[in-house]
Amino acid sequence: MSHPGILQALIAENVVSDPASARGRLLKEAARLFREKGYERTTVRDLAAAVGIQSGSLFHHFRTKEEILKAVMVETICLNTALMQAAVDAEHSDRDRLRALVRAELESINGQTGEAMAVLVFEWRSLSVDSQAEVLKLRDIYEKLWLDVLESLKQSGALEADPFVVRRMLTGALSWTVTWYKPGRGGLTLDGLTDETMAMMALKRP
Amino acid sequence: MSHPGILQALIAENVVSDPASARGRLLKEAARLFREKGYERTTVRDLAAAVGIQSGSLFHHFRTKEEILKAVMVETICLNTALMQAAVDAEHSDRDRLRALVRAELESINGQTGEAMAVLVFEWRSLSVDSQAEVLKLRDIYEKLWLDVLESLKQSGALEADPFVVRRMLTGALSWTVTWYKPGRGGLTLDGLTDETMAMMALKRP
DNA sequence: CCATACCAAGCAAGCGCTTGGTTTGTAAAT
DNA sequence: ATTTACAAACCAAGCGCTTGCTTGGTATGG
Repeated sequence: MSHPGILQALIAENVVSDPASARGRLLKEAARLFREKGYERTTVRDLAAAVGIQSGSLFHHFRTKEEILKAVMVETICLNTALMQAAVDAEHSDRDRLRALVRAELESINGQTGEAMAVLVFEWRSLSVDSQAEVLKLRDIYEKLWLDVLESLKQSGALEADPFVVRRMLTGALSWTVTWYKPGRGGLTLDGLTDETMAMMALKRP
Repeated sequence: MSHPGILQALIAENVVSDPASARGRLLKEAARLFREKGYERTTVRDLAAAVGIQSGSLFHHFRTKEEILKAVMVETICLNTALMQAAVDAEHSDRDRLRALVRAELESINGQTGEAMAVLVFEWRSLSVDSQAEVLKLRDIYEKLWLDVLESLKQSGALEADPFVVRRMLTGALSWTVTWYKPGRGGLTLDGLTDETMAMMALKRP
């Protein structure tokens, strides 16, 4: 993990559930199952069995099944926004900031929180329209981090393409790694993958 | 459409269903619904209502609901392999072949067959393991078209990154356009999008 | 003493799919 | 030209099962 301190801080603020708590363990298992089988194919009985309780007991922690999906998404996006912010703040040039963002997103997708990130991307439609709107607001904060860096690169002439389009392309390319990238396979590390991504974007030297 | 003749030929060979036939119309509506609501959320009653028959009558055309999903995927991949092959064959340099592939895939995703293409990408998990293996074989043919061109570019020195990785990144980036790209919005055409994609890949001039 | 966390049982609704019978299109037989 | 034959396409009804969720009651810890 990159920043265990950030996770601890968010747990303390009650933004993210403690993985040791009943709620935290359930969300973790839910993310795993939702990614593995999809939200619809995962039954409340599956979820309950994964944490060793009866299916009815779930509804003391969450009012509906959809609320579980929403909680997975909200907590994931909050955690990752904090991680991205830290990644950006640690760098001093826009080029390095972009690299840090790419690297951090690859780590989110293919690391510990990968299951939850995949849920965020691939189970979007299963959220009610109301919940979608709610999560969308959080995602805008997340996306602004990217756009600020990309627009700055554009302004300095390092980037030719449209920042908005580039970010969308990156979203697709990076998210998709979850379907094929396995650490250690083919000798490709996350750093290597980051390098390939940056190389593909062909920033101009100032 | 780029090549109406190709579609006609495939219909004549019974590789793809005539959109005018009962089966063809059902598959078209199925693709629309599967994309809109997801496979699991789409009921056989939804499918039947979309073509104006009773739900039970569906099972005179397909043995199971999953067979419908599989048919959508198989026909889509067959049609698109033919379209891609034609796109490649029409060009005379590897750089132009790559551009033609990017352009053709963007057209598949965002054009007439876009709904079916989106199903192919986002409903993969809903296929049984057996069906997955079957469709995977067809997809390998499709992917070989890309890899041949990319490997040729690599050998000539025009491409620095790993062809396999580049193709995976492109798959993600191009597929993802289905979630945000709307023709005419922001003045961005499919050609413009193709240009941005090619620019992002930064091929070296020989 | 009481709130929190849980269980055992089950309900109403919706699901994929089956069944038995009717309509429809087509083409040979009269 | 009309009848007969027959398969394909479809309908009306519903079966058996699974689903998300509810209910009433019981442990447990502070």
